[in-house]
Amino acid sequence: MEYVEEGPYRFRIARRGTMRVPGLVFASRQLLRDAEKSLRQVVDVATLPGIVDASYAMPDIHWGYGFPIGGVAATDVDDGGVVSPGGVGFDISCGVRLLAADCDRRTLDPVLHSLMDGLGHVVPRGAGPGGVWPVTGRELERILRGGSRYAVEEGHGEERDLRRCEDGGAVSDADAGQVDARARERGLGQVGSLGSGNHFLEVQQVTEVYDEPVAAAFGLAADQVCVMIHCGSRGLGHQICSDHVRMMDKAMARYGITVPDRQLACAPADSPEGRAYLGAMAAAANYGRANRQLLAEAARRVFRREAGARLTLVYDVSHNLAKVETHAVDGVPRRLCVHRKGATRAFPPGHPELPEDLRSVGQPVLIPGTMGTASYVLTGVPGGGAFHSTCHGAGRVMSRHQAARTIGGEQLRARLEEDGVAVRPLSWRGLAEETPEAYKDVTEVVAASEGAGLCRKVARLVPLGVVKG
DNA sequence: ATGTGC
Repeated sequence: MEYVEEGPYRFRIARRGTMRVPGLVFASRQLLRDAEKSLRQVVDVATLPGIVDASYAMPDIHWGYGFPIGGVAATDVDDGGVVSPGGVGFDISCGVRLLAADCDRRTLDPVLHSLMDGLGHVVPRGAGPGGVWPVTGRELERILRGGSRYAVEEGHGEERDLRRCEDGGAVSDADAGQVDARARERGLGQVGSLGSGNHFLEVQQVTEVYDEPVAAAFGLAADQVCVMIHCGSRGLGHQICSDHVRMMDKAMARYGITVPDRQLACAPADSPEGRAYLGAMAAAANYGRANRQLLAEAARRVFRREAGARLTLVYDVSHNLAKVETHAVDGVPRRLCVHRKGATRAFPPGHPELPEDLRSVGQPVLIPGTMGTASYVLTGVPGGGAFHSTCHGAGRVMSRHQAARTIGGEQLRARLEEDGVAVRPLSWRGLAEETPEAYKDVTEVVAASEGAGLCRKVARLVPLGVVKG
């Protein structure tokens, strides 16, 4: 793929052929090694009807279903712009929640192992069914509409939690009626579960603070213990994505839309198919949020019991979502359907949607790294490109199969324990697939994101204990 | 990511 370096950490793929906009990739040359397949996807996305500005990619770009993971694309809703399930991904509303404990690492040390045992015991995880508790159809309905708000209303959390959640914990335009029987069936038995793959619950320690005042506003300080939860909407979101890809694949011809890859199946955002997907997607987003709220409550109970510590929510933000947002295009405000797939919203200071206590510092951006390295907390910056978006994680470089061939799960656990990371895996195979070597260097990804002017570093966290599917 | 692969 041909591209030109037009600024620091900024590469442009010129518009040509059926591309409606150029490609704009924020990365370093090093991060773009072996990115040929995903850059092809950046070009494919640039052909979508109604796309504005550019087909963007974040520094953690890698190959995904149709759209690259690490891709951001916005379409003009009032000018035939499309919505595409592939632009969100199978794990709708996959995201991260960070909680800060009122203790530091030294206080936790003597109880770390019993704490990890406790967390390992209460966190449902792995493929297939299994949640914190089974819910009825009526409760599921409320989860799909209410997200984290439902959980808090039921006593699983505090009102303050909702102020520290993207959208106050619930996407308002959820249409539970668009979530069909099969998706509901899968969702019923997985409420409050972690899942598998790269999802995790980690106990972490803040090792570095890059910006004291912002960290303080977020509730973070050096040496502080934190809990990071990374999970999504499980089988429910997966079912919704599959169903709507199929429906849009059939509907495209009727709208006269052709795409270079069937996996880019889409429909006008303002069409029956587009609205149906957006409504179902928002319901799945609420499911993912309720999921993280319930897991946070489980962690709170264990922390209280084992360490006498309290967990305060720093923030909860998704990195797989499409949202209708208003942004200026060529100086004119437009309603855009912003697809972020493996990309995190990063509102700058002063943004009206931020809660009052974060208004002056910007939105916390939560970047999960790998079990053996680090995770980061960033913040949005003024003038951040790509519709206020930044990276979402380290980004895979090895396939799951390849990763599992380089190391055994038991061997990896021994290595991590030696490095002071307590591990509570469900399966050895699952653990091996997530070996840190399978990922890009998250520090490099974060440096590129900051260097490209998408965000600013606030704190670095390292794992003390990992609960995995 | 996923009751993991048409």
